[in-house]
Amino acid sequence: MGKRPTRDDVAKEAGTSTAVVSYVINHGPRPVSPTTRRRVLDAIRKTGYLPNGIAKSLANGSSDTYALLVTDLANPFLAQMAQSLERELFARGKDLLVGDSGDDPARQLDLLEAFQRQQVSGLVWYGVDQPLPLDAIDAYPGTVVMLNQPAGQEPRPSAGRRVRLDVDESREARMATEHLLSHGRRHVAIVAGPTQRLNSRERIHGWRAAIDDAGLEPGRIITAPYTREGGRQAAFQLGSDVDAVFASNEMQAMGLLAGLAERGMKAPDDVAVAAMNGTAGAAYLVPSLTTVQLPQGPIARDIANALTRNEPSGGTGRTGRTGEEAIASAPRLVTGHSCGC
Amino acid sequence: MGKRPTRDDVAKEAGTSTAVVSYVINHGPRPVSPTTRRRVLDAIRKTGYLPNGIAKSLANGSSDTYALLVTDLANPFLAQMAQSLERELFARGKDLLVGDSGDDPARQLDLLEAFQRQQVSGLVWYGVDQPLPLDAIDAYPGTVVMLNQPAGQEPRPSAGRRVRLDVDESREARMATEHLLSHGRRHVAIVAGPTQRLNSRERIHGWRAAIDDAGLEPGRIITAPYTREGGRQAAFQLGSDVDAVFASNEMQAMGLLAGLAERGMKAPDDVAVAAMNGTAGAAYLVPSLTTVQLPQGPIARDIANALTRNEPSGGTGRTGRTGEEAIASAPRLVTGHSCGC
DNA sequence: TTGAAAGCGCTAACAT
DNA sequence: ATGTTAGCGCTTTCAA
Repeated sequence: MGKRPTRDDVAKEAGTSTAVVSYVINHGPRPVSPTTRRRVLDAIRKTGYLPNGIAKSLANGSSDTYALLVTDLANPFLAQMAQSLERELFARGKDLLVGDSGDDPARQLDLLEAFQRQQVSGLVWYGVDQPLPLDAIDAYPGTVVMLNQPAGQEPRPSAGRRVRLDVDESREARMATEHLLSHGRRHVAIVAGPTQRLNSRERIHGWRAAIDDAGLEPGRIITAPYTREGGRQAAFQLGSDVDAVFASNEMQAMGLLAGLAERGMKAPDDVAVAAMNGTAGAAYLVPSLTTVQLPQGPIARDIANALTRNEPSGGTGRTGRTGEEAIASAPRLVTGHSCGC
Repeated sequence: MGKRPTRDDVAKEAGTSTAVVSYVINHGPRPVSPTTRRRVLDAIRKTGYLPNGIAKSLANGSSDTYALLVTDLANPFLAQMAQSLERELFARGKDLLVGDSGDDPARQLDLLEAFQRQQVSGLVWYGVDQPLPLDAIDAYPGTVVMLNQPAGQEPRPSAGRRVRLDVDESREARMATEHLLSHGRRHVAIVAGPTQRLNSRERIHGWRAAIDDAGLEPGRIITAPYTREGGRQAAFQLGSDVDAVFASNEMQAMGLLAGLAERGMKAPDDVAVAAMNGTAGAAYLVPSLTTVQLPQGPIARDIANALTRNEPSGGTGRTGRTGEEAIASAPRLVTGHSCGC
């Protein structure tokens, strides 16, 4: 980093004190006469001065930087979240740091520590696994928005503000499954995530509830990683009686479609398919994939607002008894051809 | 950010000076006796001290933060790059900031400024358009790794180190096209990007060269945005004589396959398809997509090395006459079924 | 309305 | 081997 002009250079150039330069730049906290303001502004332009955000953060005791910590930055669902979040934060003059835990708990912990060192003011967290490492969350200072924290947890004392994205995994799975049933399908299997994961179990629960409500027998539960290859492998475990499959995420669904094609099975004719946590890309698969999607734009906006809103309580060890903050997310069904529509 | 323990607290706890604490933490620059070291380490553990990276950066005059500035974080190719880069930087104890220009030049400029304010030590840049805004690049202090800077540019004086990812767009397009021809296809069209873009023209050039070399007539050039929808629309502009299509990027190819399916055209039977800048997802399209891919892992490693390598020259206005730094990228053909393989 | 100066937490040159 | 202290660039209180 070369020698860049500092606030001192600007002050000198403008013939004022350094404090005044601050007042001008920050529009406060003290007023500055129009004349002086002009001189400062000119000096800034002349010197090509750019404030040093690092120094500012140190003096302020808080940074303009936030972080997104997820399990897989290349997962379309998460990549889209990164994109939306960056947009919103940038619009608010904030920066976004990213971390990819790669589903590794140790790595996740290291990233948390790294973010703390960098004094990030807030963290958006899609945790490695359910149940989440609550101790680490509790100890984390600053605001934490949890993307995959299950509802109905006991409020626990935490070192900072906690906000939960209110996702109902079970309901989303149910919506997708019900749609498959509405097409007259009777044997709906599920490609589930690893069963030790809570979100996986919740999705299974929703799938099952839809089938129970219809008075039908549940189809096979095929467990697979939340990956494309996991979905592909699952396709080869499908019995010939199955006429529909609910996939627990879009990547699995994508692999499933690929696997079905390999087996020479037609979707939706032989097997109808629907998934949850879909993205914009679902519409361009062959056949176009029916998914339940979350309104990422609004969600990202709410998250950014929550992050940058002045912390209501800065203290330590506060219990979130004040009606636990949550961000709403209204899932909607986006139909393609994979379901038979 | 709550009141966290500082180096002073640690020093007090350990009964030493603050300098010694620094020496221990940084393994230098002065030696510390084993006894004292232990006491400091214990004090650190006891207080739960975590160094303040912001303060460290200020004192050092350089940060451990780097930035990735791209046109579309949700583009699989770029998302994969973000992931790989984050991995490599994290392994080196560095942080990664992301910026999404959304193909907007003004936004790109704003992001550049924001990164400068944050004192990022290096920037990885996939620029909005060709030709790149060279003035902004030249003025950028610190190391800049350019992901889509064409080769053979005049060396220009710049404010920091400049590294170019050595991609030969033309060659990659040619590789994909030649592969289509090797399957006996004779009428190869191209879905090209916007023609005002240099990279688009280079890809057209490579496609054309392959066809010329084979002594054939070039097929239709269909211009479309670098998006899935662009590719889909292109499918509807294909004449019945076309027996193969080269798509200029993976998103276009994905849309193209979708569009072909909509039209009832079979790939690869009716039309063979191949693309460049493919990702791991290509293998799971239907049919699996043949692409030319760049070795993202090694590339990310080289970029991280370039970024974190001590700057050979910190000065201002240095011309890169010293054999312009470049990072190699060896494209390889990854075959799927879309080409007829 | 403006200026002087005390920090913010850390590094490292300079003393001891 | 360890301690003292002057910055790094900025914010903001306190004086003027």
